[in-house]
Amino acid sequence: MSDNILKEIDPRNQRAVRIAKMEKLRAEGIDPYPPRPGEGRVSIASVRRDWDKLKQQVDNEHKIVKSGGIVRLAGRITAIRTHGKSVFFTIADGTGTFQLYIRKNSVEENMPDDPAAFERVKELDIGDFITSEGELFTTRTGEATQLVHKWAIICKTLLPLPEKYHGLTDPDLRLRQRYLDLMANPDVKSNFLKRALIIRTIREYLQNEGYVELETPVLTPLYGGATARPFKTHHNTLNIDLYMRIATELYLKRLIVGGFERVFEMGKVFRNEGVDRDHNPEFTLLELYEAYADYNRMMELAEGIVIASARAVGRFVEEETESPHIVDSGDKGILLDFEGDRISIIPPFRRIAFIDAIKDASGIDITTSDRADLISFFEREDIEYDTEAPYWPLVDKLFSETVEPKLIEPTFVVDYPVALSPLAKRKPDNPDLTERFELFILEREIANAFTELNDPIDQRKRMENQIEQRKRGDKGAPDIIDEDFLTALEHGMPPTGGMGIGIGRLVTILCGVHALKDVIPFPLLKPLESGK
RNA sequence: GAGGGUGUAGCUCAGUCGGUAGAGCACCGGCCUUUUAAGCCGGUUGCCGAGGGUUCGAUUCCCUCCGCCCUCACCA
Repeated sequence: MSDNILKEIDPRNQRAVRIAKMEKLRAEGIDPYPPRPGEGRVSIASVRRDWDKLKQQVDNEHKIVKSGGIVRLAGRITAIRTHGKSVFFTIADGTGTFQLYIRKNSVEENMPDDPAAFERVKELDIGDFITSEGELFTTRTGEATQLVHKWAIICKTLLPLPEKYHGLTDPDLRLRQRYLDLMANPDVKSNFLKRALIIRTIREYLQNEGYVELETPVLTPLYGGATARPFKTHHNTLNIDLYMRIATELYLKRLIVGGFERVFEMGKVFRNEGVDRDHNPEFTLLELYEAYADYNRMMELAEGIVIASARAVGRFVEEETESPHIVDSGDKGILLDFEGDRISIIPPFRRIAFIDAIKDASGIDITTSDRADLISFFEREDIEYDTEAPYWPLVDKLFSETVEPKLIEPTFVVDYPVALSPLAKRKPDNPDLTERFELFILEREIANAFTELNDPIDQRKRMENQIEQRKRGDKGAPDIIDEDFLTALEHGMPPTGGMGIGIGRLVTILCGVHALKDVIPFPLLKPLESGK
């Protein structure tokens, strides 16, 4: 660096140094942020794909591709190795990384109008974007490389990127500056690609089944369709309070009433609750409803959706990445290795009844037990529980504690008690149970589905029951009845099967990660205040 | 919310049994035309998370607070 501008800069301030370099470029008449710089460029992946063809043109004596093997690349500099009158760069575009070799004589021959072209190469920083044009060859050590004839800067970067060897490891920074995480940790990007792939696969799957995708309101005067506390907001000109939806259920059912027979929506819902490994306050929920269907049909669909997603991820892994997580993805399904657990995602999934599952796991028969039985079990097993809670929430707790941890392989838990299922139809042979199932994989609840309750009188009773629970202190229960929904039901909803699938949780399983935040690009974080 | 851990250079981390700090990478200068965690020579890093206390003296000990991580609890 021989320029006066740079001598006055505190070298500790890397940003100031880079700004000075940028201003120097401007002073020399070079735009550090030019428009349309990438004309005629090819992707790094395509160069690698065509490498064999390009190799045909290699002159074995000089190890250099003859003319015709000239390509134009564009990307971000991720590493620099200078050698005096030559420099090696590693650049990355969206498809991969590639090595550039810039030699003094080469650029001077090919850029005769720009005598400083090589000196300026040495002022490039890691993070800058450049285009390079030149011939392909293989280095002594066997790496595919471009010998650069011409180059140009297309974006000067002002802040340094994460350290090249250790990368970015601070878990908080990884989330707050996700763009750095994406550059430093390739798995992150591949997980997001898998997420996109799963979402696309599910859409295609449902569309092939004749489903129509519709959007229902996010801002609603009432909230319902799930048990959760909502976010509240306000519309200014109407001067009304509104809630962010906690589920799409009640609106999608209105569409079934109106005559749609197969509808789904895949979108964000918002629940004003805690944040942990399996919960984010906003998350993507798939809900689907099918007229003239029941929960057996929903099990079929659940299997179909999970298998299709697993296969898509399996193909992606084979084509694009290495992943020891996916052991085998054949025609039948897929075999996952999840921290030593071998999980085969192959239909038909196992089915167990809710009551039997609890009996097997705890010895308690919930059809004959009472609250005191549950409490003595919790005391005996040293399980903490809500001492205020009534019977059915404690049953739910018992299930979570004793059954869920055993649900590793895909398992349908079927026939839930009516008290835990306010929107599901009762079983004809046992009105205390409902035609409902939840699908569990790796201890996580993936899907919740039932034969929908379409008896408007029963539905009203159950909603009134929930209001009672609310009065008894269950803050998740709704505090007002959605009369508009009940009116819709009174106009007649055909027998219908419906299902909800938490997309994020499904993605975590198929990506082999534990936490939802690993598959959400920007999970909710507390804003930074003081300290850092 | 409870318990445990942690916070030192731009990044990853070491260290000070109390005397205001180091390494590698990055950065700056020099050498180097097939390197790839390039190499060699030289150089700059820092309110040692914030506030308070003890002390002649605190980055180190004590207290409070803040952030992050782990375990548990809460949360269809």
